Amino acid sequence: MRSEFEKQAVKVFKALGDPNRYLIVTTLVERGELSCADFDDRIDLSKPAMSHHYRILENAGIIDVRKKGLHYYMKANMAVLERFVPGFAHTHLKKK
Amino acid sequence: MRSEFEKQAVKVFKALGDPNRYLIVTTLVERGELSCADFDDRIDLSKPAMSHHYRILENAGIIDVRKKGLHYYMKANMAVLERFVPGFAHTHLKKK
DNA sequence: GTATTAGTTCCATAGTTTTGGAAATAGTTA
DNA sequence: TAACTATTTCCAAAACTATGGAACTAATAC
Repeated sequence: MRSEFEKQAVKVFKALGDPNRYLIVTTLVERGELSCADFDDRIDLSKPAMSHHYRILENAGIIDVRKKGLHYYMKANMAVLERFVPGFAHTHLKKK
Repeated sequence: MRSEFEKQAVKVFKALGDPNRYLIVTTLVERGELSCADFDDRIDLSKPAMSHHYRILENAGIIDVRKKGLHYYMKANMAVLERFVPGFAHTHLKKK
């Protein structure tokens, strides 16, 4: 009980269990790599709040963040996502 | 955005994103129908706390609760679980 | 170097979640 | 009916989470 797998599984579920984060992740899966600014017109939250959500997702291993110049680029980590929620992309994207 | 599917998906993820509830669900998937008392020696929480967690899981549609005599019996709702987390049983059970 | 831009960190606050004790409810048994 | 059992509901407290304003940091451009 309480293996590393289980601990991360709970983290992943908790990370996805917030409407804003769920939207961030599905958007990234759908559109590939995006910068913070790309979310400005998609999610109406302050920068600090967005930053907080990115960190939770990164911490759960669901997204990878890299900095290039002034921008931070986020992309979904499909390997992690699929390890804990197999078929995530197929199941949770708009196209249904 | 914010379809019924998405709303329930977030609810399901939130419900699974708590260590006690994750344990309740994996235990139910593994062992079938159980009563509250069957969790006494598996999860060290008060009855009110357990009751609260059952309700959240039931509310997310992940478990079904029925009363028979003095006991409440819980079982995992595999259809819902598999709809939002395909392969849950295969991915999240101890046998790995 | 100064200004600008993109995003973070720090801090405080409002809201939500988890939890247990006590009281209530409902079904069983005597 | 009274006593007993299993679990819930009610309530309050502690812990955690989400959020935004202000101040900060890093990269670029002039």
